[in-house]
Amino acid sequence: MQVRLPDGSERRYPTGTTVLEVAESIGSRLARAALAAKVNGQVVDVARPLEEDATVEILTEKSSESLDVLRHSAAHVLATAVRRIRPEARIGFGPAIEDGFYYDFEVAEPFTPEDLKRIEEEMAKVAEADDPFEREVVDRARARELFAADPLKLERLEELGDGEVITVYRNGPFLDLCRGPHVPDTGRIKHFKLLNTAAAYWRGDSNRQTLHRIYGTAWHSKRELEDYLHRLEEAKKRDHRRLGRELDLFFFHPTAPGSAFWTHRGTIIFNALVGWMVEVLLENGYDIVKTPLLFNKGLWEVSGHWGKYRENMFLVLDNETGEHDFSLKPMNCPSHHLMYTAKKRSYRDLPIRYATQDVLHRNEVSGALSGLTRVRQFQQDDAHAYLAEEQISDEVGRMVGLLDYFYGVLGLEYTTKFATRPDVRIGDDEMWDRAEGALLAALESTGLAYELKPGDGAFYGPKIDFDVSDSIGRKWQLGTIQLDYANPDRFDLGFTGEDNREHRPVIIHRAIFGSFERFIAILIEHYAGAFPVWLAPVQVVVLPISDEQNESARQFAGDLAAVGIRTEVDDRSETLNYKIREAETQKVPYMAVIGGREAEAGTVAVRVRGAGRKQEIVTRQAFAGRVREQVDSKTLRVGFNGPREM
RNA sequence: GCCGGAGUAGCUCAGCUGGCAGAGCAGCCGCCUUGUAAGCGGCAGGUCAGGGGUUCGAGUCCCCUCUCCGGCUCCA
Repeated sequence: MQVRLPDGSERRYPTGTTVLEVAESIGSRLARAALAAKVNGQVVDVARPLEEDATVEILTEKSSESLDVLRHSAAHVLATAVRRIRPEARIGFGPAIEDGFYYDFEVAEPFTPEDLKRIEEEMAKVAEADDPFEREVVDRARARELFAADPLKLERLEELGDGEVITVYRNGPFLDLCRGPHVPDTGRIKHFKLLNTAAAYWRGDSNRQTLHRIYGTAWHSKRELEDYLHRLEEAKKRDHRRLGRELDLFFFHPTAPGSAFWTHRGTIIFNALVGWMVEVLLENGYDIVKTPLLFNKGLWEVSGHWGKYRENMFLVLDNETGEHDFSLKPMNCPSHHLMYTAKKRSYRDLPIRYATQDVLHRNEVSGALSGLTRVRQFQQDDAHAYLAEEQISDEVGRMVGLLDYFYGVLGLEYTTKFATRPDVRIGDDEMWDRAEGALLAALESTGLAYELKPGDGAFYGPKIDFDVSDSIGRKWQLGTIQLDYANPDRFDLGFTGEDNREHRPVIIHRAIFGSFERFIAILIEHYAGAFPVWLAPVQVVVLPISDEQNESARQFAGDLAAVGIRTEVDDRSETLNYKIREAETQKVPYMAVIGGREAEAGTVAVRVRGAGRKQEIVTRQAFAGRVREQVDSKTLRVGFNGPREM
């Protein structure tokens, strides 16, 4: 049989030659490094015999696919170790996931941190044993026998269709119903760590039994493992909940679960973002509007929320009727639609664009709440454009430009996804053809690369989603542009066309930040609390070296405040070192030091956040001018001369 | 909502098998007058999340509630 290799060369082997033997024939080093292989595009074990002509790629540490294989094998090693310590544990699923793996166990007693340590030690022994992972094809009857004591595996087994090949994998004492593939032997699992335990429902179904999940991570090298653990540490340090407290930006109180208290400093950031957005939207033809927070059920009946979404709404008692007929709004769309219908609209008015930062409430289940990223009260940067169908492409192009501008100023990179018609949907195919065509044309005209997500659109129309990456590589879905053909009907929206006839507009829902709360959480973590000057709650702290300079310092601070620079004076009777340490930990962009010499000369010694001992003596006026300029231009970098670390 | 873990001073955390509630930092008061990441000394600060129970005695053991954390589910 013929084997084609990635370099294009072809070799002949007898039928039944294994991938490993192919690797050996190329080089012993390759054979030793082989973790898995890709045969005709499918990832398989290296021990797999080749039955016919094939394209073969040997997967070593260098390929990303081999990492998934390694991690899945690590999950088996984990299960092997758990079985040694808790022989009665029944096994669920144990897949590779992003950055690691997990395995679910049905056990009477949950795992403790001490258990985790022991299990980890046991895993090292399993790895040391260097048992091969052996694949075996079995028939259903044999599989039932093998897993007679593992009801979860039996359940999975019964789901496999008759045509499917049933495989089991064995490593030493451990046997698992598993499709594979695996690395050649347990000895390949060298660099791993168990991270935490958590409960999980069997099959993700809250009506089924609770399993206990162990999460771990595994890598090809010690270096990669350490880097990953370091990244976790870094993420912890950047955690917005921690920085929110340390930088005094916001807090939560048990009396208002899921709703943040914004302190003065946090509110400055919040308002700066809102103000910036309003300013830019006004320049871009949006109407900035406010609508009521509380509505009676009439609105929700029209919008359809009363039927499907009521559980998630905060209902309010009407004293006159004694009924909970009112609700805090969970979204802005319906009230914007009402605003649209409040007047007769002409084609000349379109597009009409409403933007709102109103407060919304959603009654999230208590277990879902988490810091600022999952809250019950929040403000979306919500906008709806009402337009004629032929305007879609142009309008979407503008919106994409707007998103690009906002993310760009903040230094956020993003990728886009184009989601098309789902199986369950409204409207006929012709409508979807037009909608998807217009949206795609707009997206393509921007020149952005995008990922196609067939079937991922909303039931009422296709959409474009924006995933933003933060400075430590995590992705967040933020922006969205969604076409909506359902609500114009529901709310009976119309406009008079050039032909003097009534037409239906199309709605585009659009958000850039998502919610301000969640977005600020992302920004805090992205900047690690070190905000660009224009967003920093305190932009300059003036530090007199001794009490002698307090007067001079206060005067300077007053001058800065007069040109709109947020300034504080630290005139406590402390050493300069003390004051600098505090300003650095508070991430204040500029420290303006005033000692005897500066007071005398009317200058200031500027220390830049994070730049260490370097200082620059400048005139006070020049300093004010430069800071002002950085605020106005929303400069990301702090410091004045040349490239310098933030 | 469900499963598991946690809640001790403003913050970070000690407090063993039940026996008088502690430290560092922050705060306040004093001294020091300070030149680029913590000067020195003192003082004050607690319904041990809340409620109930067991016990001669509960921060510690049991039950209920609240909140937070990690997941599941859901989602902006």
